Amino acid sequence: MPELPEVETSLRGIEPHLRGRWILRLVVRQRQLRWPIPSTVDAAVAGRQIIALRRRAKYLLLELEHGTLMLHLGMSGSLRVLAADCPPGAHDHVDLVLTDGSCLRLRDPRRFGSLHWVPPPIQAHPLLCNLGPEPLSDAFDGNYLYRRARDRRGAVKGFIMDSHIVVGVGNIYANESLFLAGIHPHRPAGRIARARYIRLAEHIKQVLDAAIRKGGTSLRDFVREDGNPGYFAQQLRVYGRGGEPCPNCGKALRQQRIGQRSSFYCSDCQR
DNA sequence: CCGGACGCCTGTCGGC
DNA sequence: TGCCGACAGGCGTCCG
Repeated sequence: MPELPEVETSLRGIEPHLRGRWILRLVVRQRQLRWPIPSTVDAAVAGRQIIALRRRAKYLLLELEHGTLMLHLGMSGSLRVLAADCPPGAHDHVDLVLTDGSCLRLRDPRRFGSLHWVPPPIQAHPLLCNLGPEPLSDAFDGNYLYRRARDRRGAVKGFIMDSHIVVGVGNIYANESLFLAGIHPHRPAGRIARARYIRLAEHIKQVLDAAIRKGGTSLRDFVREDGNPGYFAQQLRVYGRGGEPCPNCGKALRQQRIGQRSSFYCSDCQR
């Protein structure tokens, strides 16, 4: 599930419940996630205060005084803030129990999520140190994309989904932004004009921002910290709409796999 | 370095 | 109704 807007929604939802609070203990029911959770994490966080919460790419960062708890939601992860005595379900793998009687609970049916304890400096962590810019930052724009696309022959869709190029753009928002920019997802990244990349970068920013304002996209698993879904699914123009009419021209939308992922596009409006 | 394929894991859905 | 394969929002790793 979670692309940048869903992770950002989770961050904004949990932040008021966690910032400044003290951790009683970490309860891990399932250690086998994307990477096994080392048991050393439990002792590292117990009794510590949560100073601040941040997001980098699709990672949620809970900053303590002496290091960072780094959390990824994978494909099916979601976070809720609940009373610590609320009975856990089958896929509720981790509770971060606070001293006020509440807990942050990670649910992740597919177990592609992860939890790391990272001593400072956080940016030196191997999973973070080679990432591209944040799409909503000033460091990301059409000129940057154009420059990075030189000599790249792979499809533009894979290019904008590559976290070394830009972070946070997953399959849903890649499809949506390419449609909005009128670019065919299969076009080689190196064969797109600068002006079209400027348009694409603007649409990536706009669609991510719009999705954040709607609380993200809920297709299956994703819920916000209070258990409610996000409402951006209703605004999706092409994702999941193979065979339906193009919102621009009415021609049936195509569905095709590009790089192992389903792609949706209009073969007339996207070139 | 680049690009494509694979695998991690569970749940759901469509077809037979 | 049951079984089986395909597919699902991510991403590190391996291989050519």
